[in-house]
Amino acid sequence: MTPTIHDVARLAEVSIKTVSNVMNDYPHIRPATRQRVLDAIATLDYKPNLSARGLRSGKTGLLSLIIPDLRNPYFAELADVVVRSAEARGLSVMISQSNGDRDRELSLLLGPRMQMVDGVLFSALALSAADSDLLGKIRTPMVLLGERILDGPKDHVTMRNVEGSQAATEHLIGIGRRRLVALGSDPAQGIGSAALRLEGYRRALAAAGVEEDPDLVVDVLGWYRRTGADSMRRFLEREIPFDGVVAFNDQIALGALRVMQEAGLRVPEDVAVIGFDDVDETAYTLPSLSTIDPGREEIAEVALRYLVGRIDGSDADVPPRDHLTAFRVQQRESTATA
Amino acid sequence: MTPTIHDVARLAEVSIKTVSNVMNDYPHIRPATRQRVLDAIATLDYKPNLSARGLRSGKTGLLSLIIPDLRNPYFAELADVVVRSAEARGLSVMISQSNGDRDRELSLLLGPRMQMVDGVLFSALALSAADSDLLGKIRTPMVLLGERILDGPKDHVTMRNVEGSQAATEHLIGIGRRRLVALGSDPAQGIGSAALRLEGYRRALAAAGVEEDPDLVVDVLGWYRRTGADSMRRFLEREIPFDGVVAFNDQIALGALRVMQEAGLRVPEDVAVIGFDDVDETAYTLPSLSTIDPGREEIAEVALRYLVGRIDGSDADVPPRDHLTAFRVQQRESTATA
DNA sequence: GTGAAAGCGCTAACAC
DNA sequence: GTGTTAGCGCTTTCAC
Repeated sequence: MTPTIHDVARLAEVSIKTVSNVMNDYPHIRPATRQRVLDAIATLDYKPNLSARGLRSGKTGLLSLIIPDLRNPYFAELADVVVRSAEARGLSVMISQSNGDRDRELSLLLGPRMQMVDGVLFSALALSAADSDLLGKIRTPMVLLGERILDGPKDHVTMRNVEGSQAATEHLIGIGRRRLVALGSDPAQGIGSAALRLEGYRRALAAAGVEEDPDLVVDVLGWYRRTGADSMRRFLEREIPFDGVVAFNDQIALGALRVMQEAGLRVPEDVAVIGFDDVDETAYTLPSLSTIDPGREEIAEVALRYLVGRIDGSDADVPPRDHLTAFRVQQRESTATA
Repeated sequence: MTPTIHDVARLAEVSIKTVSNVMNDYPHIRPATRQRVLDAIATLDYKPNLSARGLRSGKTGLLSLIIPDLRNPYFAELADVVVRSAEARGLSVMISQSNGDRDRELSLLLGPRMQMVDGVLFSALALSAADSDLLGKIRTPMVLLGERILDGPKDHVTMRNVEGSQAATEHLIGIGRRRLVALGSDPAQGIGSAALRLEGYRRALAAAGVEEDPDLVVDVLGWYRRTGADSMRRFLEREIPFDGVVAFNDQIALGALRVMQEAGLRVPEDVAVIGFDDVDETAYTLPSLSTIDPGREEIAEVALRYLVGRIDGSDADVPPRDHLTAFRVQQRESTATA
């Protein structure tokens, strides 16, 4: 069967302790001994049993990433950077999908799989601040991603939603647009990205002295291409004049873009459009889509740093932290001027 | 600390064996006893230690999915269905990214993490049939995805590349196009999707009695939007007449679509375009993109069935299987007729 | 610098 | 129908 540490010890003619020492880079080993062990490991093609190591050490080297779903390019790209950052630290990532379903988020968070991971990155979509108590009880080190739960009992990393949305709106105002549709409001969501991004939109209007027109705030239930398209289609039927769109994510923007173009509107000449998230495809649509780059790398990097700090105990006594990443307005053709 | 099976046993006033029996649905337990145990589990909020279980049973309930990267929508959507299918079977999925790098594919396949999973779904991009020997030596149950390794030592699931590509090409011929660009050839790749899809293209031309024009076979090194756009840009400079494009994946098609439209070509009037993979976004571009639906659900479903069969030993003596999924031509606006 | 031995939490063979 | 007990392979305390 698969060789164990005993087989290695026997072949190298040392005790298992010595083998273990070699594997764990324990400093005080005679070079000759170390080499014998290394050779034995190589000849047997020995690989430590991670379950056994996990049982003994209490650490598995596995992290859990809980996201709504990978079909959404935002989360796929987030998962990509998380996996990369984790692998750079020698950690692996187990990915679970919640579908934004509350029961599923709960069962993932409370289920037996949690026993198997050293820590969790949790991007909540259904659980909210009201569930803080429950989250506080969870022992597994955890970092929250996204906007649902602020000032909670766990470390939290997200982008500056309000400021990002404000910058997006100001960008449109800056190129001379005044009738700006806020596309993506969702009253049902409560606290969350939608409310924050709407707030940013409002602040930008206020700062520029543009009066807000409630007709221009358009709901989108679920932030997909399809829902963005549907909402824009309905909005166009109302024939309300507008010259710019602040979409609350790129999917919405892309869906809306298509519908507007079908309707004969030229982007950016008639309507300037800006999205949110800077997913890869925004650079290749026609026109390419201006958007807010949320600093995904930074999100992943900081979240992992926080998580690792909790796992290895070096940040044990640190109170829950909140990190807001730097964002950037990524201008592309959909808001080009000349 | 976290409760163990002993704590549960003590509270329920039974032995740990009984607790274990309850947890593993062992049939012959008195209902009253079972209930006492269940209650104790609930009060203590006991969760079995999966490392211990894994050590003892040799099974972790974890699968490994190795793909090039999640930024590519095809793989993100594949990962989505794999995770879904696995979760439906009570299994979790660890996702690793190879970046299509040979060394990385090898180290993922041979590294210690393999010790932690019950099986692997491996979508090879760099390893090839020449590495069959090496793959044959790997003990962990494995199913290969994609075209790199056919008739190998492991179960294999993929789409019908030749037939799919042939159908795509025939679809364009069917709407009256004759000057068809094959966009995505890649001689460096050797055996792989590119060669198979080119073969399908050729078969369709031959079947329709259309003579192949080597000028219309266009290389694309790396199947991304950017490379698709670049290749199309260079192709347009050569001013070779054409009225259709068979792109070897959707990313290429999308990149090319953009470049052609910028150049003033109308799709589908001047040029009809069909892609490959049916990623979500193809339904929302302008025009929406006709494509080949590779049967992702079926790929995931069959691959998991094969893998589980190998893991639980029920298929132990079955020789390596090969499953080719059913595909479907998904017609959209980019190949609309009238 | 290296070895002996205990024990992490669980499952399953075996007893009763 | 339930209890006792022996490991699974590893890390680690403690000797030497």
